[in-house]
Amino acid sequence: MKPASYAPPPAKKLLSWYAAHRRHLPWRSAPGAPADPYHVWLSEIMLQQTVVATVAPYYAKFLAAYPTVESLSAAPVESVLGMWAGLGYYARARNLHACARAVAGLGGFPRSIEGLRALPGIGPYTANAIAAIAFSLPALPVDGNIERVAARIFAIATPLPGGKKAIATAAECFMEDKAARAAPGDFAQALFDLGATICAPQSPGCGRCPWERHCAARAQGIAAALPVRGPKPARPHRTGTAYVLLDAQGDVLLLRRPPKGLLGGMLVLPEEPPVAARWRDAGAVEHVFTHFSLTLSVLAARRKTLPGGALRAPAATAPLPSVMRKALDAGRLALDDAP
DNA sequence: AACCCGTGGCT
DNA sequence: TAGCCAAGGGT
Repeated sequence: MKPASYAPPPAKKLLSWYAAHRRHLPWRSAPGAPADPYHVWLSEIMLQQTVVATVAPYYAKFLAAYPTVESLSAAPVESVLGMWAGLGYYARARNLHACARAVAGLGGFPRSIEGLRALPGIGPYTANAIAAIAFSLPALPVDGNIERVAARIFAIATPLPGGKKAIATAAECFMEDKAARAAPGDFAQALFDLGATICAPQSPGCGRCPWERHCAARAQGIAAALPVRGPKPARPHRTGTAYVLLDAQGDVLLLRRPPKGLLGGMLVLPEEPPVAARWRDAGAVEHVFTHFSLTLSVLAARRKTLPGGALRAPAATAPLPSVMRKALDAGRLALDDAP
């Protein structure tokens, strides 16, 4: 069977819209100015499955602490993980550090998709994004935004995630337009902005879209229903326990998770009593992860000092994953150590 | 290929 | 409110 072929909508219309309506984001260079590969890379890693508003303060913090990829590569991985605490998907932070070391060793970011793709934490999307935005290579980074725009422009109703390949293949035709190849970075970011501000998942603002007259889903009145998603797997529920042991000066006893798996490499509260003590019931905290929900029973106790050699940090400021921050604050509250 | 991996804002 | 979903990658 002959593969479906698609005609690209006019890139020039999208680029004109972008010139007038682009979002001004901290990691973006001024219009016409070259992008800094370090800034592009750092922001792209943080933006994986994470919204702009969440990323912004972390990006500022990282850039202040690590102004260059060399300074990031020279930092202890524990410091990088600590600064990432709360942002989620902690493998990104471990890979960020490993990637910084590789790039520092190479003397800079590779200027090819294949070279970028070989680095830790850089998959097909991110390699294309850095290639297009930082190096003006004619690549299309197909993320959730571009996937949605393409599914609508061409009215592709194949359910995700199975339909990912078909939609991505259709999206590739965007780059057949010479104007898109002439400005790959702007074109990709224009699609991001279109997807975020107009071609939104729930109620798309088709009346404001520069591609309204080129959109098959709009013509059929089905834009809001695309892309189609398959049934979501049920999210199981789990239970667990967290122990909050404080000392007289407000330090809390912590453990470090092994480098792989859930919260890998991060500081966490112990799941077993670290010492014999009169543990007070500090209630329960609820948390929802991607693939399960969790009820964590919190027990708390205070001693004059923590066991010698124990890993510790000030309870008020310890760099913890959000689920552990919730549990620690519940424990502090039960011990009248107000968060 | 299928599964694992966080978090928070929005509706 | 309970689900949806966001600039994905690793294994």
